[in-house]
Amino acid sequence: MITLALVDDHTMLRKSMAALLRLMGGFEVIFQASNGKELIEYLEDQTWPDLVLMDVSMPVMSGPETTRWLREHYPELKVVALSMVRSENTIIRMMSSGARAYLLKDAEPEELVRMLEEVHQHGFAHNEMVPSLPGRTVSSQPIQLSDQEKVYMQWVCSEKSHKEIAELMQLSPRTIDGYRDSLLKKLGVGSRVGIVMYALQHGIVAL
Amino acid sequence: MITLALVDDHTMLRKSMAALLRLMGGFEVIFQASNGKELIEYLEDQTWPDLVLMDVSMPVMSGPETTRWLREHYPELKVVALSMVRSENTIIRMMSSGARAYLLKDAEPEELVRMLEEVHQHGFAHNEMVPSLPGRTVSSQPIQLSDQEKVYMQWVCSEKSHKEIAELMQLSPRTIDGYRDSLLKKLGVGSRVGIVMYALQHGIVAL
DNA sequence: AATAGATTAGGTATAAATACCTGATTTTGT
DNA sequence: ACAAAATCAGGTATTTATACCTAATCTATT
Repeated sequence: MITLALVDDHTMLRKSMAALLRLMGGFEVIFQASNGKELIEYLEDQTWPDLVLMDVSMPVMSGPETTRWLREHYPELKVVALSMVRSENTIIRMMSSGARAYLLKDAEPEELVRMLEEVHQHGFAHNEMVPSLPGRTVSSQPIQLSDQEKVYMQWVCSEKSHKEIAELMQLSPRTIDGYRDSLLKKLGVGSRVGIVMYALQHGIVAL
Repeated sequence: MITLALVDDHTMLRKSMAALLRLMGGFEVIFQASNGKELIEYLEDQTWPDLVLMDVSMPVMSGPETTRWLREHYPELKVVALSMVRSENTIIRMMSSGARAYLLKDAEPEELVRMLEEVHQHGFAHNEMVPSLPGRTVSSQPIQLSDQEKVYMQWVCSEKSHKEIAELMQLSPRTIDGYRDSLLKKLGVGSRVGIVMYALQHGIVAL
C-alpha cells in the first residue's frame, strides 16, 4: 500500500482523485492540502506519505515553490507533478524544482497508477513529456519576486493603467514603471502581456 | 439512481469524479465526453442521462455553446455547470445559456451531491454563486467573433506587437488595429490585457 | 440591381508602455 | 555601526496602444 498526499486547490479534483485511487486499489491518501503551505505545516508533526501528488498553480504557495522547499528540507520525499498544461516552461520549472515525474490532468488513470508505482519503486518515472527537453540548461534558481512585485502582478492582469495602479498602491507611477521594468527583466518577457501570461501560467495570479 | 453524463476535457477529473460519485452512491455515470461535440454525437442514438455535468472551457465545443445547443434541441435535458472560475461573466454566460445550476470545482463533494439531487428533483438548484447577480440585464446572446478575430486573439495573448501580428497574419497593421477596436467594444473591456483575460477565461485561448 | 453587412485599411491625435538613465531613503545582514 | 541590498522615484526618448474618423471592396440576400 503506497501512501499519498494530494496537493491541489480544487477540492473537487482532490477528493475525486482520492476516491479514484481508493477504487483502483494499492494507494491510500493520508492527507489533502489546497496549497503548498498547508502541506508543509502538516509535515511538521505528522508521518510522511510515500509520495506527494502536487498541482502546479495554486494560491498562497505554488507547486514549484513547494517542491523546492521540500527538496531543501525533506529531500527523500518524492514529488509527482500534476498539471493542466503541456507548456515546456512549466515542465522545466517543476522538474528542475525537484519533481520526480510530470503528469498531465489529461492522462488516463492507468497512466497515473503506473507513474506513481514507478516513482515509488525507482525514485523517478519515465514519461513522454519530460525528455522532450533537450540540452537546454535549466535556470535552476527560482525567480525571486518581492511582495510589492507580486501585488503589482495582481493589478497588471487587470485593465488598469500604471497611473491607476499607482493610486491603488499609494505609490508614484514611476515606481510602478520600475516594477514593470524589473519584472520584464526577471521574467525574461518583452511586454505587459508577457507578464500577464507569466503570472497566470505560474499561478501567481488566478484566472 | 440518477444517471449522469460528465463533460470535461480533463480525463483525470472526469474519471475521478465518476469514481467519487460511485463511492458516494445514488449516481451512475453512463457517459463521459471530453467536449460538447462528443456529447452531442452521443445523444443522437443513446439513452439520455438525467443530468449533464458540464465544464465551461473546453476545446472544440465549449460549455456555453453546448448548453445552448442542448436547450435548442433537447430542452428537457438538465445541465449543471462545473467551473473553475467565480467570474461573474462566466456565471452569466452559463446560466443564460440554460444551465440549471453553477458549481465550482472548489466545492465539497457534499455540495455537488446536494445540487445534483436538487436539480434532478426540481429542475433547478439554489446556490450562492448565482443570485449574486443583481438586476443587471443579461446580454443573453453570446458574443459572436469572426474567424479572423479568433486568430488575432491567439496572437494578442503573446508578446507580439500589432506590427508583428500584422506580418504573421499577412495583413496591414491597421487591420489588426481594427480587430482590437472591434474586440474592445464587443467584449466590453478597456485594454489589450482585458482582451487577454477574456480570451483565457473563456477558453478561446489556452493557458 | 440594390441594400446591408462584413472585411480590410488609411488618417490623425492622444494616452500608455517600454528602455535606460540617475539618485535618495530604508532595510537587512554582520 | 557599517556595508550591501532593496525600495522608491525622478528624467527623457522612443515605441505601442487606444479612440474615432472615413472609405473601398467583397458577399449574401432580397
